Amino acid sequence: MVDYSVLLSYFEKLNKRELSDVEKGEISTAFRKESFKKKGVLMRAGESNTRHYYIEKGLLRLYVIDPSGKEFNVLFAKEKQWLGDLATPAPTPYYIDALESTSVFSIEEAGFQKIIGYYMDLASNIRKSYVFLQKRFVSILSKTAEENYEELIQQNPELIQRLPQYHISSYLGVTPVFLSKIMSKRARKRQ
Amino acid sequence: MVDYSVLLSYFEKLNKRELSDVEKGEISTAFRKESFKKKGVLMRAGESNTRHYYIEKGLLRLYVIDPSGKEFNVLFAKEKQWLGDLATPAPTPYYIDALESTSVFSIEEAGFQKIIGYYMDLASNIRKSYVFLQKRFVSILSKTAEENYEELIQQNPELIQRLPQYHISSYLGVTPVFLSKIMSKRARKRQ
DNA sequence: CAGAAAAAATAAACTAGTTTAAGAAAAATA
DNA sequence: TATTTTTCTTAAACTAGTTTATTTTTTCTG
Repeated sequence: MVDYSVLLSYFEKLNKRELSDVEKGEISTAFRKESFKKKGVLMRAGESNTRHYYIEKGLLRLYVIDPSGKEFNVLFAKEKQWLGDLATPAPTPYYIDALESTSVFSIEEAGFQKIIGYYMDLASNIRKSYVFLQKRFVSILSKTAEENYEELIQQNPELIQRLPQYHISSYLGVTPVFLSKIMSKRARKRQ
Repeated sequence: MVDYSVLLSYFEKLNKRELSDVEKGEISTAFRKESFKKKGVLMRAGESNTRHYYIEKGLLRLYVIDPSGKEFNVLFAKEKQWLGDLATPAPTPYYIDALESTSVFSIEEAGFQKIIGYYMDLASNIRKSYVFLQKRFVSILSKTAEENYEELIQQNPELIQRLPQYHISSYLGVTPVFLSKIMSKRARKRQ
């Protein structure tokens, strides 16, 4: 028997009340529970009608691959966060894969829309995502890589522990070599 | 008598049907019509509970100013587009000013939320904005300034006509000097 | 726990983009 | 239309970040 408790309590929290059995039934029908081991692939560029993922446990990254084969990390998402291509059902330019072994609840666009209509607070989540991305955008545009690294350490120290350095560098928009320089400079400064 | 027709027909289009007089009344009560001449300021960093703007006519830009005084354009918005800080009512980090003489319909957060609940398609607009920003983010991250300029020309040739070069350069994340180089190189190539 | 594989550090040469400054062109205004 | 102000161009010296390559360190796997 599949355990939907994490997902259901997420929706109860959204809704600020307990859900009826009917509501619970609807949710667990709309979502599919899936597990991926490290390096498992959830989404590939070119795919259409991709799904939305609510993460129960683990760590995912969403990224693009440019024509020369270079990868650029757009975002990471961990337990209790959503990840997906909001432009679905259009063919996606993104890849998603698992950085740790990860379990998710996934839902297709049609179901997602229905649920957004019903649980209005979920819609405002998209607004929050926008605000977050805009902030990140401004940072990358206006600050040096060193400043952005400092900011990431302040705001998300845990992520740095969980990620290999080359994923962080790609998230910051620099090469692993340059991040390594930043780090050694930083280490020198503070001892 | 203030003319709300552009705003009202926007909502009729959203809703895919005509609005009742009551609905029209609600909308024109919730929105305030304002005009700004070129260089007029609509929003300043530090302000709280900022408003949302639907543009009837003209051109606005949203930008930040870093501690050294440098400006970074985050986005431009023209007639029939929305602009605002979606993080409101929190104190905004953004400035908005008019690049042309501009008339807008503005609404405060509370009214905006109410309207979003009623005109659901407006909520999906936020989703579209997110998708747009994410695309732009990936471009800035993964492409050279030259490629980004090329892309802007393809996708928004009109904007280039309406904007001084130094605003475009800031939007692309480079200095005016460098954009000028890109342009002269481009001009040389194609004659 | 040995060997292989993956990740990180370091160095050196390079390049995309910045800075400062001065002159030319274009646009606004009297 | 002459004058002032704003915008754009060009040049030259500079720097933040890249590239390629080699070595060291850490992590994974049989």
